[in-house]
Amino acid sequence: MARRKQGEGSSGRTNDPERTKADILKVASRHFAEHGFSGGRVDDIAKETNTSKRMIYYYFGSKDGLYEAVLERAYLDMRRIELEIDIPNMDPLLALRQIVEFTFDHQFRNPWFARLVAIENIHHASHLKQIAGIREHNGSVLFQLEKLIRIGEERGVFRKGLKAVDLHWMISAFAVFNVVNESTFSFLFPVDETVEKQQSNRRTIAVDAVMRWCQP
Amino acid sequence: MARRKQGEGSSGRTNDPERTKADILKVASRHFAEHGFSGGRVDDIAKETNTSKRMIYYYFGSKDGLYEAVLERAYLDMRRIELEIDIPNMDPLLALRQIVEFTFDHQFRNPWFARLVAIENIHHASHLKQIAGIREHNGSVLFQLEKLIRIGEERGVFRKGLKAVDLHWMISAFAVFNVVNESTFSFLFPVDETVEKQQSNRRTIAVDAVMRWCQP
Amino acid sequence: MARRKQGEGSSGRTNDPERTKADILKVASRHFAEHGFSGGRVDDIAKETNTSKRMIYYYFGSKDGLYEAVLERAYLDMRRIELEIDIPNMDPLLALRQIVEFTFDHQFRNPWFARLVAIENIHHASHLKQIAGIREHNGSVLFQLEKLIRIGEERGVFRKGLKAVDLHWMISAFAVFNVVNESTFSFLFPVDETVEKQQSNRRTIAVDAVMRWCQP
Amino acid sequence: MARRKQGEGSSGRTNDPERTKADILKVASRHFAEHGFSGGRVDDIAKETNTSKRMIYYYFGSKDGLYEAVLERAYLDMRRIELEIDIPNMDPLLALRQIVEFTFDHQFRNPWFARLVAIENIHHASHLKQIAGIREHNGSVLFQLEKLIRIGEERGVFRKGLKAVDLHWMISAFAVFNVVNESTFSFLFPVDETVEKQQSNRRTIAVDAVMRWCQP
DNA sequence: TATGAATGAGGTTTCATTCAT
DNA sequence: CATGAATGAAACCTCATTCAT
Repeated sequence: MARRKQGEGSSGRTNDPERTKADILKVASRHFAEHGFSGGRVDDIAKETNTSKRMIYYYFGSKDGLYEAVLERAYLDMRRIELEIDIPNMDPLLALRQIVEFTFDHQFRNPWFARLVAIENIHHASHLKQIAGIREHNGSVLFQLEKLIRIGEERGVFRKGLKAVDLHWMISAFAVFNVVNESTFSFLFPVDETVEKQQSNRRTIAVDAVMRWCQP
Repeated sequence: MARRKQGEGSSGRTNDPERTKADILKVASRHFAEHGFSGGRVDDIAKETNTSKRMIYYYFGSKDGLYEAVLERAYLDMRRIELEIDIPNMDPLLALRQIVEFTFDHQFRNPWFARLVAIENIHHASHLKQIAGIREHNGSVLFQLEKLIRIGEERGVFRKGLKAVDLHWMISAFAVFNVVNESTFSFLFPVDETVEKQQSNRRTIAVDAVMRWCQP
Repeated sequence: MARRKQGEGSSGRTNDPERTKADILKVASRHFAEHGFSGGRVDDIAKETNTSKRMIYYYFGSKDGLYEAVLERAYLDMRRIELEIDIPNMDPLLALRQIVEFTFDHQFRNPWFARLVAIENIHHASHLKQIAGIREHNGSVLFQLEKLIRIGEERGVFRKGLKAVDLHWMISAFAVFNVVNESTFSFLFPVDETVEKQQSNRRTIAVDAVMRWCQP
Repeated sequence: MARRKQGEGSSGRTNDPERTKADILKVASRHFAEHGFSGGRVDDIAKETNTSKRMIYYYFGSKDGLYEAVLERAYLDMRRIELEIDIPNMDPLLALRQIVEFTFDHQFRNPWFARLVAIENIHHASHLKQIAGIREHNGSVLFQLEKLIRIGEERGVFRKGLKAVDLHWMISAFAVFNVVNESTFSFLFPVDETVEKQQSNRRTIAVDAVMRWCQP
C-alpha cells in the first residue's frame, strides 16, 4: 500500500499543494488569455480546475493575485524557453535566422502568452509592475542578443551600432503582432491560403526584414 | 464673444441626435480604449457624457452595440485619414518613407485606436464581424499600397513580387506593436532616453526595416 | 381641391381623432391580449400604430387608461354581438343550443377577448372596476337568458328553478376555459386530432352538458 | 416551547439548501400567482424570503428559471393531491361526485394554482414546455378517470363512449373557471349571497352538470 | 486542506412617461 | 394634432469574495 493518504486519487483531491497550484495556474492562464482579465471569471476558472474556488483564494488571495501569478509564470516560461537556443559557435546569420524563426513559431504555437501580454498592456502593465524581480529575469534575452550582435559585428556580417533592445523590439513586433492581431487582420484582409502557408509566408517576411535590417 | 450656437453647452439637452451620438461615441471610444470592453462601464461612460445612460441605450441598444459603433467609427476615421496621404508623382521611396512615418506617428499620437483593435482581438474580432461593410471599407489601404508598389517596381527602386497585404502587415506590425505593447516593453526593457527620443528612434527602425525590405 | 387638410393621407397622419383612437385601441387590444397588462409595452403598441406614442398619452392618459379603454371596448363589443342572437319564437331547446354554440364559436374565433378577461382577473378586476357603467351594460345577457328560461319552463322543456346567472356561468365556463386554458391543456393532454375536430368535439360536450343540465 | 429545530428561524442563514430552495419557491408561488409573471418582481420575492435575491439566482438562474420551478412544483403538488382520492370499490356515481367536489373545493381553497396556470396560458405555456417530464407526470389523472369510467360503464351507470380526457376537461373547466374568473364575473353579475353559499351553489351546479353528462 | 452555501455591491438593461419643437 | 428626443426610477442579473462546516 505504502504512503497513500486517505481520499487521494478518488475525486481530484490531491493534497499536494504544488500540484494544486500548478493545476490552477495552468487553467487560469488559458482562461485569462481567452477572456482577458476583466472578462475572466473566477467561478469559471474554479470549475475547470480539479479543486474548488476556495483554493484559489487560499493560494493566490484574490483575482488580481491569481492573474499576477499567471503572468509571472508565463514570462518565466517564455524566457526559459528562449534561452534554450544556443548561439555558441554558430554562424551569426544562421543564428539570427533561427532566433527569429524560433520566436515566431513558438509564439504562434503558444498564443496564450502573447495574448496575456496584450491583455496586460490594456491594463497598462499594472499587474506586471507588482511582480518582484520580473524585470531582472527578462534581461536574459538582451544578454543573448548582445552576444550575437558582438560576434556578427566582429565578423563583419552585421552592420555596426546595432542595439540588442532594438533588435528584440523588432523581432517581438513581428512575432507578437502576428499572434495578437490575427483575428482582425485576417478578417479585414483575407488571403486565399491555408493557415500553414500564410504563417510560413509571414515568417519569411519577418526573417527577411530582420536580416536585411541587421546586415551592412 | 459671439459665436455660440443656440442651445450649445450648459445643461446638456440638445435635441440634436447627431451631436448626442457623436458625444457618446467620443467618450466611449476613449473609455473602452482605456479599460477594455469587459472592463468598460456603461455608467462611467454616461457620467462623462453630456447625456444620460438612458440615451446610450436609446441610440446604441446595448453595451455591445455601443462598442461596435465605437469600433466602426474608429476604423472609418483611421482609413479616412490614411487616404489623405498623396502618392501622386512623388518618388516611390519618399512616398514609402512618408507612409511608414505617418502611420507610425499617427498611431502613436492616437493610441486609443490601436488599443481598441487590440481589445477587439482579445475578443476574437467578434464585434468587428458584426459591422456590415467594414471589410470593404478597409480595402482602400491596399489599393493605395498596390499603386505605390507598381510605380516602385516600374522604376526599379522596389524589388519584384512585393504584395500590398504583406507590406501593410509589416507597417502595421511596427506601428501597432509600438503603441500596444509599450507598457510592458518599456517596463521590462527600460531605455534611458526621453519618450520623444525613443519614439524617434523606433520610427527610424521601422522606416529603415521597411525600406530595406522593399528595395531590391 | 375641396377640403383636404394639408399633409393628410401621406404618412398615416389622419387628423381624425376618432379614427386615431380606434386605431390605437385595436392595436392595443391585440397587444395586451397577447402579452398581458404587465407584459404589454407602450412602445411596442405605439410602433404598431399609425400614430406616435405621444398620441396614446394624449388620448388615454396612461398605460392603465389605455388598458381600461381596451377593456371597455372589448366588453361592449362582446355584449353587442351576443344580442344579435334572436330568441323570438324559436324553440327554446334550439335557441339554447344556438346560444351555447354561438358563444363557444365566437369566443374561439376571437380569443383575445377571453384572454383580456383572464388578464384582468389576474389583476383582480381592478381596471374593470374603474369603468363606469360597465356593470349595467353587461346585464343584457342575463335579460336574454331569463326570457329564454321563462319560455322553456312554460313549455316544460326546461326544469323548474333555473337561474339565468347560473346558466350564464356554465356557458361561460366552457367557452372561456376552452380558449384560455388551451395552451396548457393541449400540451399536457394532447389529442391526436385536428384542431377543427377537437373544437367541434368540445363544442358538442359543452352543448350536451348545458342541455342535459337544463332539461327536466 | 421546545420543538425548535437547530438554526430555525431568526437570522436566515441556514446552510440547508433544500430548505432555502423550498422557502424561495413557496414565496415565489404566491407572489407570481398574485402578480403574474411579468408583473412579478424578483426583488419583492427576495424581501419576503429568509434569504437574499442573490440566492434566487444562485439556485434558479433567472426569473424565468424561478418561475418554471414554481410551475413544476405546483403541478407536482396538484397531481399528488388528486391521487389521494381513492376510487376502489366505491360506487362509481359516488366516486364521480367526490372527484368533482374535491377538485372544485381544492382549487377554490388553493386559488394560486389555478392562477398560475392562467398566467402560464397568457404566455402560451412557454415555460411549461421547458419542464422536462411534466407531461408524463400529469398523465396520472387520466388513468384514474379511465378506471372510473370503465367501472361505471360496466355497471351501466355511465353511458358508453365517455373519454377520460373529455371528462377531465369538463371538471377542470368548472373548477378553474370558478377560481380564475371570479373577480370579473362576481363584479359584473353580483349575487346577493355569502361567498360560502355562492360556492356551495356553484359546486352543486358543477356536480349536477358532470353527473347528468355522464349518465346514460 | 477542502467544500458548497451565501453575500453585498455594483453591473446592464428596461419602462412608463415627459419635453422641446 | 403630432413627433422624436430625452429621462429617472427601477428592473433583472453578475461578480469577487467570505462563511460555516
